[in-house]
Amino acid sequence: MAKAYWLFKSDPEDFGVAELKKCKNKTSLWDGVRNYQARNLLRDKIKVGDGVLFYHSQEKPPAVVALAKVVRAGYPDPTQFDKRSKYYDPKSTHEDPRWFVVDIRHERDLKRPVTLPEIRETPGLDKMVLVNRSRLSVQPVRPDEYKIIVKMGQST
DNA sequence: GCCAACGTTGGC
DNA sequence: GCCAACGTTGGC
Repeated sequence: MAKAYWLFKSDPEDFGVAELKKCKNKTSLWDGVRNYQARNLLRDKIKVGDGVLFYHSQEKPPAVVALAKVVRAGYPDPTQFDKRSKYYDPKSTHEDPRWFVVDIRHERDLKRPVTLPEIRETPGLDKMVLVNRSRLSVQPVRPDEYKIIVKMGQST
């Protein structure tokens, strides 16, 4: 199957690119997603080798800042079973886990951030989920959209 | 910090 | 199964 692309949103106050790079092998599980649409993507659609646009929300301006790669496909989110975690979900069971994660590895930072206002103005990117359904925290990206953003992030 | 958009919950 | 109330996200 052809490689697919995704956009993962993070709040850099909480867990941004800097934190991902500090992880062992620059790899971390992507935990805490508690939205069913995003869950379905993590569980069913996102595969090893897929490309990830790493996006910082809550920034001025919000922007795609780095590229990452999926290194492990969907498995149950351990935080849902951890009573001390803010992501603990008492209704979830090991037999029938409700929430899923994937592992991603940091590949490289873009030479410059590609900002949301820019993305809105760029022909070919106006159909992105990011522009139209901004609250979805894990979302599909078309290959042509991915290429355009990577290219924008190359130029100074 | 505000608030619009939108997802979730729960009473009926 | 509807929908009002409520909580959260995220751009500005």
